[in-house]
Amino acid sequence: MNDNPLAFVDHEHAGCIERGLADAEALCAARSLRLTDARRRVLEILLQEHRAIGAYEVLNRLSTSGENAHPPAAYRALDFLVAHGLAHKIERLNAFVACTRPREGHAPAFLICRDCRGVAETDVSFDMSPFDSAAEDVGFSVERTSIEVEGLCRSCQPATT
Amino acid sequence: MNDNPLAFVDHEHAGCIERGLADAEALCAARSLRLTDARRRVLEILLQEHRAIGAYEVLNRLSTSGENAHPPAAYRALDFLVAHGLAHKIERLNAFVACTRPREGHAPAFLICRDCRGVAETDVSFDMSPFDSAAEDVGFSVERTSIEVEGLCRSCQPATT
DNA sequence: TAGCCTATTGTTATCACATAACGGTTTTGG
DNA sequence: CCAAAACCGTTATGTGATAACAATAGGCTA
Repeated sequence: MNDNPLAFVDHEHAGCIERGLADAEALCAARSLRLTDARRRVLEILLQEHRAIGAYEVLNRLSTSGENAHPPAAYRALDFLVAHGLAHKIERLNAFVACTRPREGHAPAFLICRDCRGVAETDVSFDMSPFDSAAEDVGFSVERTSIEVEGLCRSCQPATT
Repeated sequence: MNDNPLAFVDHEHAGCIERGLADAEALCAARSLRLTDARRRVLEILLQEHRAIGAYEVLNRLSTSGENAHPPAAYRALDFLVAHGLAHKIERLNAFVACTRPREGHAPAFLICRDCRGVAETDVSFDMSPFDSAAEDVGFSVERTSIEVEGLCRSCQPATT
């Protein structure tokens, strides 16, 4: 595993955290949702890294930063964040990642490094009509689609030299 | 949950089981793989239904059909089947389904009913080039892509009448 | 501002999914 | 036949997720 497990491209990461929290505040205000302490702290933990983090790792970080936490505390906060698009669950890893662009109804696709668990949310939204028609053919009503691409990020690839 | 949790289209299901087993035999013979009793029985269990089945449910069915089984027995067989394309793991459900068309290197996409856990493997393979280029841009090397579409199959949708 | 309803959190216990580790047995090929 | 490799049995444990119920906090209306 590489020493640089953060995002796949260099950037000033502090901005991501600030922006993520600000976006969350704004989104919750706009929708009359309550961004409680627990939820805010869990979001902050996820925002620390562009990496998938398991619920129990979240739990540990909650504990070290003060009170002793229990599984439902973490899961409830995570469920809230996922339900409102502030975070995503990476099914392949049974882990969670903060959303890099919280907005209404986007259907994200993820690049997932199998080594460092780094996760990049892609902009790409391609033509799903083949699916929709395949689904329609059998009377299947689509609700959610998840696209997860597993591989190795640049930092985790064996050196080419 | 509906009474008809099988595939999303009617068909003579016995053929699926026979064909699945025959395909597996052929594929293993061709690649000098050993389709042992355990593996064969697990595949047979998966083939019973076009539905995602958890490892422990597989385990139970193994047990009822004779000897008492333990987790590694099921997982080892499942790992083998998945590794060689005879079955797929549905990440969203942490469960497994027999492959309906075992052939080399197909990248399947699944329609998954969230009610009856029915799973249909789609033929559709659409243009992934936007992804590939997005991945290339950040030096990410793609290894596997999983596309899981969650929704309701016709039988599990609320009646329209 | 008291009272009520609802959303949220605390707490305990338990369920569900998955693998580590090690020893024994079968299969295969030389 | 023997050695190596693949496979399987067994025990224990690690990891992810939720059920159920009690306690509390926030927001609304009379």
